[in-house]
Amino acid sequence: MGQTEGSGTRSKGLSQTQRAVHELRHLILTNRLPAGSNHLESELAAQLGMSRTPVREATLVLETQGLLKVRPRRGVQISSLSAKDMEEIYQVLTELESLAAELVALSGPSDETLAPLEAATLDMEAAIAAEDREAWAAADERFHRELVSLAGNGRISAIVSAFNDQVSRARALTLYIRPLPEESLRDHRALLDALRTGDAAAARDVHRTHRIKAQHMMVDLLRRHGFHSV
Amino acid sequence: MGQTEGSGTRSKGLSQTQRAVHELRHLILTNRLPAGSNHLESELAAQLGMSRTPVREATLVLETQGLLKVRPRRGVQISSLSAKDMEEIYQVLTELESLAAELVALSGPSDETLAPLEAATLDMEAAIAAEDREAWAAADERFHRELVSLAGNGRISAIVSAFNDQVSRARALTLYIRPLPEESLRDHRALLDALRTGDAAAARDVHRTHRIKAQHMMVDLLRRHGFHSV
DNA sequence: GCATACATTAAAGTATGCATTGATCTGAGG
DNA sequence: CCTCAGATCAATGCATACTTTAATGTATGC
Repeated sequence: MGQTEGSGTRSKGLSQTQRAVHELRHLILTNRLPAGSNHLESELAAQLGMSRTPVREATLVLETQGLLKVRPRRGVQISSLSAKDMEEIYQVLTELESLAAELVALSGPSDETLAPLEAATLDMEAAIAAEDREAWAAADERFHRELVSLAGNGRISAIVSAFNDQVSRARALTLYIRPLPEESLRDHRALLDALRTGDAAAARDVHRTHRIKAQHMMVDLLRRHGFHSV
Repeated sequence: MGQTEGSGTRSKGLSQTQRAVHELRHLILTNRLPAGSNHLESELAAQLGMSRTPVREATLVLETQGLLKVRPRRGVQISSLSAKDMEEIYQVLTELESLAAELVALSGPSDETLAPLEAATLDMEAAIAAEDREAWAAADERFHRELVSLAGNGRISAIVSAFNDQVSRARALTLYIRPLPEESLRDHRALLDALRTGDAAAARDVHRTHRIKAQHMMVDLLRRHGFHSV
């Protein structure tokens, strides 16, 4: 199993360490390094076509982001999420995204500023009509990312992004189990209204409720289906 | 190549990398590596009596925690906080600690569970009476850390801890400029009451307000005194 | 006199080899 | 048959040597 590179060797100015971070993250998010699996530094290095050093550095970074754990002598272990982990992460996501919604509302956004959110909402609508869950998930993610980004707090963006990475596999797993997210669409509409009118308290509250629903659904699904490594 | 261990060789089971993380963090927090200063990997390595490898690994970790930035060819630069950074960080701290307060209230804590918070509050009281600001700061930090820890969400603890590290120097700087924190003491009492009675909404709100006050004070002080690198 | 291209060099980035360490296996004793 | 001590060995931790790269200084041409 050699260079699973695909696209040839374009070094593109990225350092090997950065490449390792990105590729490993990608491999994890796409489940090609499945949750719970163990991998030696040297294996990963061979797989990525580099020496152990940049791989080591990458694993340290990814460990701080919660995607894996470095366990001396047992290889790096890809993180798996228990229902408890899920709950912890969603609590933080709920909180920080609600804050983001509040901040956006407080900033008195123009219609132009809100355009990406509108667009994402329209896409979600279309996706639901077409019962295209993948498309819905993509639009939903765009909506949330854009919302957080509009809040203008880089720290929030960084944390939310890292945590979303951690739960992305679980989302993918549950995407076809859960009901079509029509309610979610209504929530987004309500949030948009609150943002437009600059109603910060409502924005926060709507989004908070929205997120808490998602959180309960995810945790319940995981518990119910007995997923222990997601 | 010998162990150029300045302070005696107590390896204590820690890896060099971990030692580097801890020592560098300590050097930064105590301002011996001042905000804004630049340092070559090799200098730091020499200073810590180890090779560049563990130092590199440590800087990568500390970078993800926001304590420094690795700038190729220009050395690692110790982070300095602008008022904007301060605001971003405090927004997150406010949000997550308030959530923590809510969670603790929801858990219906026993008096025994709350004992550490009580103790910290008493210490703060004594410190204020004695006008001992250092002691007050220490007790205050204990209170906040314990509160977050009681919430039982490891992710919150990790984020709050990392962010507190980032603002600790600024806190130290302003400790003697700001008014004696008597109001802060009242806030803590109110929070304790809410926790005892299990009033989650009140707990969240009291702490949120408490934190927002602190945030404004810090940001104002920094702006007013024109600190640009803290 | 200024700008630009080239040389120089020092620091980061990477690979590799060696030392350390802890997991696992084996064998002896209970 | 089970437990535990010690040996074995492989993976990591760390250092070091080498490569690449970009900043700086110099010289040349305009």
